[in-house]
Amino acid sequence: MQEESVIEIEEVANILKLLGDKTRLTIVKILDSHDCCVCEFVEMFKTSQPAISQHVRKLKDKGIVKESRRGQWIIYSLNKESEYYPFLQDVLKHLPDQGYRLDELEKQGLRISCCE
Amino acid sequence: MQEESVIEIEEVANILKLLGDKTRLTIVKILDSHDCCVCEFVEMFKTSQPAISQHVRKLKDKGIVKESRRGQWIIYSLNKESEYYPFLQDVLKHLPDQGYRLDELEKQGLRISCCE
DNA sequence: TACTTATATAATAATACACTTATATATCTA
DNA sequence: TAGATATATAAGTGTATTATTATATAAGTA
Repeated sequence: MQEESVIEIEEVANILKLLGDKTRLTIVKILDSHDCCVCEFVEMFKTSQPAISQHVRKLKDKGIVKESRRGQWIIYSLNKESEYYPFLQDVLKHLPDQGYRLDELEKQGLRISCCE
Repeated sequence: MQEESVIEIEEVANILKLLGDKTRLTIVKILDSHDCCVCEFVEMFKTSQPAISQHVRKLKDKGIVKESRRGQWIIYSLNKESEYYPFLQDVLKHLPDQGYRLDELEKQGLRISCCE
């Protein structure tokens, strides 16, 4: 009796490797409830902009996230059409909510115009 | 509304990194339905014995698998008492059954005395 | 006890990864 | 159009990871 979403084992390994990084995993968990732009992640993780760009690119290359431009900003969101989306949900449900990170940004006035 | 099994995000990242390797992921999937010894994995993966030993050691270090000695053999099995076990199940259910690997061993007469 | 089988550990080498710095591109604004 | 802001890409570097070879340990067997 198989689950609705069965993926080739090597592909799952690749997805897990991708998610097996604290920064990327947290990005994905956040995107599961709010779309965000790169500048917000840079603030949250206190890391460099290129580092974040490289992380989201890897996620985009696998089709896990998608981007859409809004003016200067590029808004990232989860790609709900991804074949991996059901799998992803089964992983993310085990993670504590990361909403506090956005709340902190808000408090610092850093949740700026780019995303509402 | 949270799932019964919520794990600290950094720990999940570490577990995912651990599972983000084709060999280890397949080992875990197989152990989900049958206990196995190292020699069987060596045959299945056509790799060296030390390579397999090092993989299972990593899984053991995280408490995902446990071992029990039976004569010369060390039988590995999933540790159902692990705090990660429910999480693991949610990952494994997306993987295709690996029973054919054991069937192949059987056919080759390599599923020897160590495990029944 | 000597030999064999099963497994673990250590050292090493090749590769992959994630970060940094520097630079390029794209959009917005004065 | 010039400058500012947001993001991407490229190159380089240090670290982590995985496999290999060699050796150690532990149990079974003649």
